[in-house]
Amino acid sequence: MRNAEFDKEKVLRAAMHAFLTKGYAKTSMQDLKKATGLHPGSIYCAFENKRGLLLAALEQYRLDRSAEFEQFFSASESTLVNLKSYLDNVVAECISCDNTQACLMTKALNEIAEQDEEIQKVISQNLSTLQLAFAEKFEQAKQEKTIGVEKDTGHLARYFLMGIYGLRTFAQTHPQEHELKQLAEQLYQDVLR
Amino acid sequence: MRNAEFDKEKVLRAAMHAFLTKGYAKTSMQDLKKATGLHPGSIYCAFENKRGLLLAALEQYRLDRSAEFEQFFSASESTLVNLKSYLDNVVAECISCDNTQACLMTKALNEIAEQDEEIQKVISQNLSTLQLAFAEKFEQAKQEKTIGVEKDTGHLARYFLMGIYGLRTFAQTHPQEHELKQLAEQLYQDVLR
DNA sequence: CTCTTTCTTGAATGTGCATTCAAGATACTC
DNA sequence: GAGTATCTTGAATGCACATTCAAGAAAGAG
Repeated sequence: MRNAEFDKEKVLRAAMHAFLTKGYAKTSMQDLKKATGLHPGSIYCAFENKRGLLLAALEQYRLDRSAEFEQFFSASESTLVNLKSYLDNVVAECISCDNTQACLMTKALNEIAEQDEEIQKVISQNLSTLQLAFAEKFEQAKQEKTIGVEKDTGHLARYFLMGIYGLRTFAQTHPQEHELKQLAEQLYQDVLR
Repeated sequence: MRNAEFDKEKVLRAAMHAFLTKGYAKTSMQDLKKATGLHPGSIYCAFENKRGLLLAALEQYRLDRSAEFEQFFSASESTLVNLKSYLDNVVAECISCDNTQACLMTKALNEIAEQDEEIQKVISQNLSTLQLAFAEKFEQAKQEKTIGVEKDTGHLARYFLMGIYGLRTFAQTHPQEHELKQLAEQLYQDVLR
């Protein structure tokens, strides 16, 4: 017997970074070897192939982002304040102009989902889960009486998510702090209204 | 003497379609040959290389979208009504689930801009121009007194564009007519407010 | 009709890549 | 400490691809 030597989480986060920096197609096994420290054979042993590594990286990304989400909403503030913090964090990521802070889901969605049904499905599910999580938070805000009871929390979640997608895309060509903050502020206001 | 036989616009639109369907990296010269009807040699003669073909396709896309934009705003309605028509058209494109109706600018932005400064620049310029065009339309609406004089038309344009980006991304995982129309409707209302 | 110029053709080239695999290394078992 | 099972290594493989190029075709000039 003998156990694998590498730390799967670390490897997957390194792969995430590589894919986020160069995109899936342009990230070669060479790049992945350099990024993860794993030799081709090990990668193929652990993840079947490059596509398998992407799928595993997507799953790790989901876990990480999910934990981050819970972090934001476990703060001792009202749900709406936490929501604003979450949004501000998105803006901060945009301003940093650091590709590795982008969203791997939407990045992969754009590049490959159309060509690969399984990946499309995985990404759709993950984004649906996020949407649902937002809806729950809006439902919570309703109970905290910070938004009206007549609100369609499903719609609010969709609109909020749409705003985040838009913000991230917009920032890719115009990463100006003031403008992005203004956009986020209006998005937040519009969701509350 | 002898003139080139192919119709450059047709070729570029075919290339656009190919790139929109498979993405840049996964579109092989084989695919481009099939799509455009041009043999490799001709493509290299006319556009230098695959990257040159993409740049030319991006330019053609800009021209086509620009003409389409003018179409919408030359309708004999108020500027705001025309703006709503434009937005409804975006939604219709999203609902169609036809990749070739997606935005080549944002698609290319996601896949390659980070790796290629020139392409990044070209796309940024084109999207800035679109943003400016929207700002002008909002300015026009101001003069038509359909939006308040105190509005920051630059901000409105950015918010509207952000919404369109978000809508398009959202539709990639949830192309449901009712939801998209609802999102577009709120976006329109929020811009007017 | 001939010559010249330019365009078209598509097979050939070489490169870069994902993937494989057999030899070597390491840890665990008894 | 010998044996075995599993992991690691990285060079070898073969394929797919972008790009080139020389021969062939067509158009215009004179």
